[in-house]
Amino acid sequence: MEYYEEKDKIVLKNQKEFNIKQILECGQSFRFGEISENTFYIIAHKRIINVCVKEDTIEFFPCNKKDFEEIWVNYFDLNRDYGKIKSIITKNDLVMTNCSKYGSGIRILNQDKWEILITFIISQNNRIPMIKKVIKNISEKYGEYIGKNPVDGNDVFSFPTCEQLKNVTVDELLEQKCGFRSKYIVDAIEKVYNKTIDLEELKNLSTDEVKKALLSIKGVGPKVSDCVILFGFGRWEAFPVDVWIKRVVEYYYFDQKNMPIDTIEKFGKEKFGEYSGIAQQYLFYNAREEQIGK
DNA sequence: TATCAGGGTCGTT
DNA sequence: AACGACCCTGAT
Repeated sequence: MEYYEEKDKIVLKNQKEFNIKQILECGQSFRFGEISENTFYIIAHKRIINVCVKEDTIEFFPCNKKDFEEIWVNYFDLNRDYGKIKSIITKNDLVMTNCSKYGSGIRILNQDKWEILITFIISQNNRIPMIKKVIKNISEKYGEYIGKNPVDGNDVFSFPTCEQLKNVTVDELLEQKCGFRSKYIVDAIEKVYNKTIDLEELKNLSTDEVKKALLSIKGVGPKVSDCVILFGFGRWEAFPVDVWIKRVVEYYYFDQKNMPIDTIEKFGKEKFGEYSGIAQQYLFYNAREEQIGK
């Protein structure tokens, strides 16, 4: 990796497989915004960071060398060779060849387990702009004030910890527009706060056991738990099947509709194995951008 | 102005 | 195993 520090800024040179727009719009994150055509802000790790793309460089601002190495290299998954992974999953697969070219700059972010859990509970039967708005509401109400984004001047709040949410009621969450998911969020807060589910301890268990634990939370079903396993636990053997994945797999691979979710999931996992998660992202991004199967 | 469905899941047949 | 309901809101 080739990078250097300027004042309040890290400049990354010649980074392969990194398209910030694709990374943020492939469905894994909701705490970001587009400031201009090539600048996005992201809120994570109790920080605001702006990513600006200029020809062959990517600038991270504000950011110093220490934060970059200790936080953002891992967050943006910069040590992984996505080119190599692509060459494996595209073998004898024209669909994946095309989809991975289409979203060639996608990377899977290493995000906070707790935030991902609540975020994807909120995501169910919901639209992306609404999901972003609800998360913003919750962060501004219960999170911590981080400061102003130097680029656009907006106030920024971190996503609240479980501790910060421990006394939140269903009625309060209804006010934040969580809707019928409010009771689910309260259940997740309870189980994580009293350590019925210890998100950090789950790390040591098998993926099946992690899934079983997550499914015990109200409002967490197969799709949400797979998203938590993929985006929060960084386990790429998960292949979350939402409406878009269902449509795109039916459209490109099976040429027929109304297939059971289980069949789609089994197909993805068997086909892509330990790379199911990234394959899912390439498919999702292509499906949603191109409105496949709608 | 009204109707509809959206990154699924739950509770009831 | 199948099916309607669900908070809310932007789109039609």
